[in-house]
Amino acid sequence: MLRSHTCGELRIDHVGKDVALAGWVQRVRDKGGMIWIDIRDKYGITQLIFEEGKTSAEVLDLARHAGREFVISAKGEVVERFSKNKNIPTGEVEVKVSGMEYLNKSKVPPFMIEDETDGGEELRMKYRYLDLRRGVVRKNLELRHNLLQKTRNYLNEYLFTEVETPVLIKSTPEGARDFVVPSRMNPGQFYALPQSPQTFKQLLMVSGFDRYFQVVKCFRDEDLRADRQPEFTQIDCEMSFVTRDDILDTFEGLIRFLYKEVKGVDLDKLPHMPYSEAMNKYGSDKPDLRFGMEFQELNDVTQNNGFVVFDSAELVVGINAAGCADYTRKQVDELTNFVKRPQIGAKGLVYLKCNADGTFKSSVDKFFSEEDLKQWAEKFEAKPGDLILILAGDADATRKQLCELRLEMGSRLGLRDKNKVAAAWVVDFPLLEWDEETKRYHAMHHPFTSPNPEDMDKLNTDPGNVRANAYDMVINGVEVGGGSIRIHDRDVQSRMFEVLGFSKEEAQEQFGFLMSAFEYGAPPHGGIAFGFDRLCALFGGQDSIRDFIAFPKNTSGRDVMIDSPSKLDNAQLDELALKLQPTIEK
RNA sequence: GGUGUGGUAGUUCAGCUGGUUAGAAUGCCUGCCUGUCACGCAGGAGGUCGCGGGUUCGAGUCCCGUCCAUACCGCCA
Repeated sequence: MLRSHTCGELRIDHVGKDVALAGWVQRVRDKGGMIWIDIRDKYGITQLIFEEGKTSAEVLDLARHAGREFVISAKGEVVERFSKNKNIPTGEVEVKVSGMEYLNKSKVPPFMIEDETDGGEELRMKYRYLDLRRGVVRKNLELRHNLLQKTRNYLNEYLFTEVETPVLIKSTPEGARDFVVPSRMNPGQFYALPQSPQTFKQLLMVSGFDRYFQVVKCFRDEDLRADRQPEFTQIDCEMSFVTRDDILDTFEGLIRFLYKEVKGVDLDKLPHMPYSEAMNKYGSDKPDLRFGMEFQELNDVTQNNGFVVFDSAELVVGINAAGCADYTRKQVDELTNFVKRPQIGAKGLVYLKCNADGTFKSSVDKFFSEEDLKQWAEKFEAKPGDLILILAGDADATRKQLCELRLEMGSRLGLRDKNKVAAAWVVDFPLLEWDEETKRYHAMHHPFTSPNPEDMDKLNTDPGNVRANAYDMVINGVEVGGGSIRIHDRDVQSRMFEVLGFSKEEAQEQFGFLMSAFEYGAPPHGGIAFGFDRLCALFGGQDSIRDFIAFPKNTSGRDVMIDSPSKLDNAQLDELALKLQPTIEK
């Protein structure tokens, strides 16, 4: 028997028992006549004791030379400790070892296997199997497991059927770049890995499955971020015979269930915020609603005063950073530099300090009277002590810039508390987005999203102003899921492809199967997909999804542990009928 | 594709306006130590300062290029 107990379970009432433990050597403390070894497994740490004169010389020698991360098994009697350690659950006892063996030796690990490791990101990823021995990382994956089980329970309860859809599918030009897989049996032809199982789940609705879900890997060949991996997991769902609100209720229920079960938090009813409101008040379609600091538009009180920056601007808009009027010149300069960074791209920042004595001080005093400034402050209902920050310029760009500034101020003021939850539905997205580069409309969500029925007639006359029957769930400024009511009518779908600039032939070639299916009694349907990695990171209170994925890729899309992607040899290339460009080294 | 930050001992980092033999902590090795628990004490080993070029009497330090990592922008229906 290698072990009778885990390294986390021995307590004072085990005293006197003969036990066998197995695990990894966390630390050896060799005090000469006495040696302690902390033995670790996923359940905890237990102290082993070896004593000169009482332990055999052979076992003492093994103990003395055990290195970090050696795998050992030890047997002996559980004894009450002479000096106890209140900091660990097993701290009242130790095992007086009578026999021990190395099950496996270990090289000296390149970093400390502890919660607060000294290992840098790159090293941790190269030795991810060691990194995963650390409790903090393992707990993230256990949280993921827990969320997944609860999600399955909920959806199963609501009669969703889990169906697997193919991974080798067909490349389409819409949306993200596809990862492609060459077909040996069909030389010169390629599969694509799915960006999402979108069309398949719609076909399942046509097939009458009524409610479908899948925990599914999706693939997008785009640049990575802390919250974006080339392969990621979605909770993909679809329902038949539902309205938008049926879907919102069902999945608001799921999220509420998860928060209750996993975090013990009761979520408030999620507000429904129109896209236009989100953009106007927060400059973002995924606003962080843990704090207010809403935008106020100031065109009417700032323009036609001879200040050319405001007069020439399409939009003058600001936020009120409550209680920040005492910001120093240096702090305001920092904010100015923040918005002028190329990533944000504002030309400058105008401030208005509402002084404690009721006077005002702004960076544009020479253009505006005290009375003018007072009007601005009234717009924000600002109190003495508040600091108003104003940006001006092209409307869309300025909102985006102010959004960044708002988030920065939120962070500086500690308003983005990890323990707070502010969730909302953002609804009524535009159906289409004009793309200057290609001079055509793109689907903002995807081409299968149904227009808002009220706007259906505008699809021909004013496509840019058609609202979509689409929705995103936003929690703490993170887009955790999104979906839509789909088009289920062949003619509407066909019209949609036209608006998107597809020829009849292209639409037929790429999505003929879907439109054909719509001719055989497609029910009204809609659905949603949650970004499961992001949801896990959100529950775990972290911004990066990487530590919620067992084996993630770095920002260049590489797995540095297995060293992929990698080259193919010529025989393999030949078999796939592939030839590399001459500039690429073999 | 772009912008910023970083790359120095096994690891995490310091190293100023260029100047003798590149440091600290930790880890590792050796010795001592019978109640430690981040044990302690003494000693020791350990460096292509990412790579290439340039400026200079002299470069870890300045300049150019390049590679890698990372955050963000573009991109991500």
